[in-house]
Amino acid sequence: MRKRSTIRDVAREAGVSVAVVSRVLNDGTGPVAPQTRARVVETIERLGFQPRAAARELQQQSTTTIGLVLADLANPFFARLADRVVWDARARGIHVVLLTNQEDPHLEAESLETLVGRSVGSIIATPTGENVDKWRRLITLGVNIVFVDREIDELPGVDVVAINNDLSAEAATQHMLGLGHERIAFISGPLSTSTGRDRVAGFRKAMVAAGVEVDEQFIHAIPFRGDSGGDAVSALLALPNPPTGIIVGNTAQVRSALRRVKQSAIAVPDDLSLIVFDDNPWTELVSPPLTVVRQPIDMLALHSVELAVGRLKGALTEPARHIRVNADFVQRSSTAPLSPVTAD
Amino acid sequence: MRKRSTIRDVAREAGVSVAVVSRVLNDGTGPVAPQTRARVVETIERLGFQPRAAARELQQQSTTTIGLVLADLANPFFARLADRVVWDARARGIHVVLLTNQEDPHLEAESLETLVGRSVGSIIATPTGENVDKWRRLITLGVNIVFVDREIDELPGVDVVAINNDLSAEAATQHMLGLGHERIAFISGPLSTSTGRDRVAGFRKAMVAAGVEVDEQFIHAIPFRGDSGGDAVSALLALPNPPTGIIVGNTAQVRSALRRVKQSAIAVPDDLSLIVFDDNPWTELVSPPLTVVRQPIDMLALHSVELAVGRLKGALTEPARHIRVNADFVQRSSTAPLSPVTAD
DNA sequence: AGGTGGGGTGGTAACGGTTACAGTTTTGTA
DNA sequence: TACAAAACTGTAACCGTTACCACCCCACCT
Repeated sequence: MRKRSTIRDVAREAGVSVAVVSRVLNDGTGPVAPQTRARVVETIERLGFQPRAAARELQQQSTTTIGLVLADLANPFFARLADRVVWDARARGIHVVLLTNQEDPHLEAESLETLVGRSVGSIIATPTGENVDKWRRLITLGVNIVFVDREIDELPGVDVVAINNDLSAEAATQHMLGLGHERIAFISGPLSTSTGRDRVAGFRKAMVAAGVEVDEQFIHAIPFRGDSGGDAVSALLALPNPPTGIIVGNTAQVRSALRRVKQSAIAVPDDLSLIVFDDNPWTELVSPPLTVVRQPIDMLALHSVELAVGRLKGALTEPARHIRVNADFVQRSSTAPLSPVTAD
Repeated sequence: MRKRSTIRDVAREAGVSVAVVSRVLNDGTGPVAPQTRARVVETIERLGFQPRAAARELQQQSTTTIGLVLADLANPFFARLADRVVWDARARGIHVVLLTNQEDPHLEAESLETLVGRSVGSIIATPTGENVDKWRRLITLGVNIVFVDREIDELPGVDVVAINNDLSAEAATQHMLGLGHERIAFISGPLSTSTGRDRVAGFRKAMVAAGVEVDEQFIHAIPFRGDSGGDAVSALLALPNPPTGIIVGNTAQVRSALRRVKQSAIAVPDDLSLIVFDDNPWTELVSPPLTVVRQPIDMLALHSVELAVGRLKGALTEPARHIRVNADFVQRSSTAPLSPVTAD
């Protein structure tokens, strides 16, 4: 509990000036005699001196911290994303302040306020879709924003890293169509999010291209939180002419939806084909193993950190970039050709 | 990209001194006339002024940041723990700097170094078990340490929040024994971690109490990373006289172990009963739904944050506390009475 | 009327590290 | 030996905020 030693303590102990210690600390900022350097290093070690980030930050206006604002770490997708972001950031000597918005715009706004106070140089976030003015204010303050997974269209000057949501949904739909399904349902996230909109658009596009009419009752845009996935499934299965295939494009609701399917008497894939976004540790462990759209989380994280840190360090000055990575379609056993019986 | 406004800008604009602005900012630190306060607040709003945490931190030696050093966010247990910690911390106005040690002592040491630099007031961590000297140094520096989930025995002065690992393992083993199993295998984490040691101890205790001999071949203490869970399962099943029940006490290896069981021809629970640590979103979705030891993650997070923040704010001065919470035993369908056939 | 107390406000020295600039020593060469 | 250049060191101001103390003014009391 003793007082922490400062750079001045080190200087005194080592019998040099603070300038020398500083130069030892920040290698390359000035000449230091090898012998002196050794003595200083030894003293630093002995005193357990550690420069205080706050003081450094205050002086040189820059920071080695980025903010990460994700929806919800209980969702494995975001958890793994966070894992990779923290990892990639560390490799670049950057710390990550983590905040979650729990899909709540109010909490999101609060998070942004606190991040301004922490004067982070960059923020990587999955925006709720609201708070456009708050984001805009951050931009004018010179904070670099990287949206990952989702985006906000009205916001220029923001880097975006995401998968091709429309193409992914289209591919999943085409796979269903290719198996002979025509009564296909799509469960997406809220249409206030870009992922929700884009995936539904991709779904429609594939259906139209195949000349299959879209039953509007088959499209459910539901919240990320709560048990809405299960409710959507129940609603779909209760229909007089229920779908023979369901695509769950709402990552957070996959579990809820799947649980409800299992509770029903419907057999997968015999009576119902299922495709879900996104690949989880457990999608191949359930019965049957799920056909999924797998997001390349490593790539999403890597690009996000590269943009965030690149702009932080001033290495990147070009206008905002939109990076699209392709998702993989992984076929397992939850999809099957339309059975003659169900095909009526 | 314009210059950020400082407290002096606000003071000048509002026609008051910086001291007054500071008092408005930190309510309760001194008298301010209502009218003046209103003018200052308005100016702050208009200028979009946000006090810089770095300057504040430098001045008052204290900080509103805690460090969270978890093993690995790809593990749902830690991910959900992080989610709750971030949530509970926010409710107390505290930010969380997240770092992962990936079960690597070297990375852990590095994390601790950087946290000293960020002068966090408290650290919540799942220690690898190494770096005892580093932890000790942090303690002498006055940093409050809270170990969650695991602990290090040699380290006094550290708060610990964990489940009763020995009792949990004992209960799980008793359940197996109660079903008639005697050839029970236990897969734990490394014995360098307290969780590994305690769970194995609980297992042994239950076995001894039941008068059943422990086959040392049936105990596998394996690393958290890699595919060692699967390998342990394979090794167990390849034994001339394989176990009829397996308890997986290594949270990180549950998936790997389960996948290997599914790949084999062994039927669960008919030919093999299975209990795993810990409850996941997916444990009830696999076939059969898994019997699990469920850790009360909310409680672990809440107590950890309470200790970390309490000591940070000086509200808590009593000696280090060891908080034990009880885990729930959740019986599902992966355990069954020993079948007469297998019982030989 | 002259104190007195306290609400309201202003000035300023820290906090700890960086850095420009000035100062000092060492080295090299004629 | 002298002198210049190179190599190194010391000092002090600065970053933005808060804590502390000094000050003013006015209401209230005696």
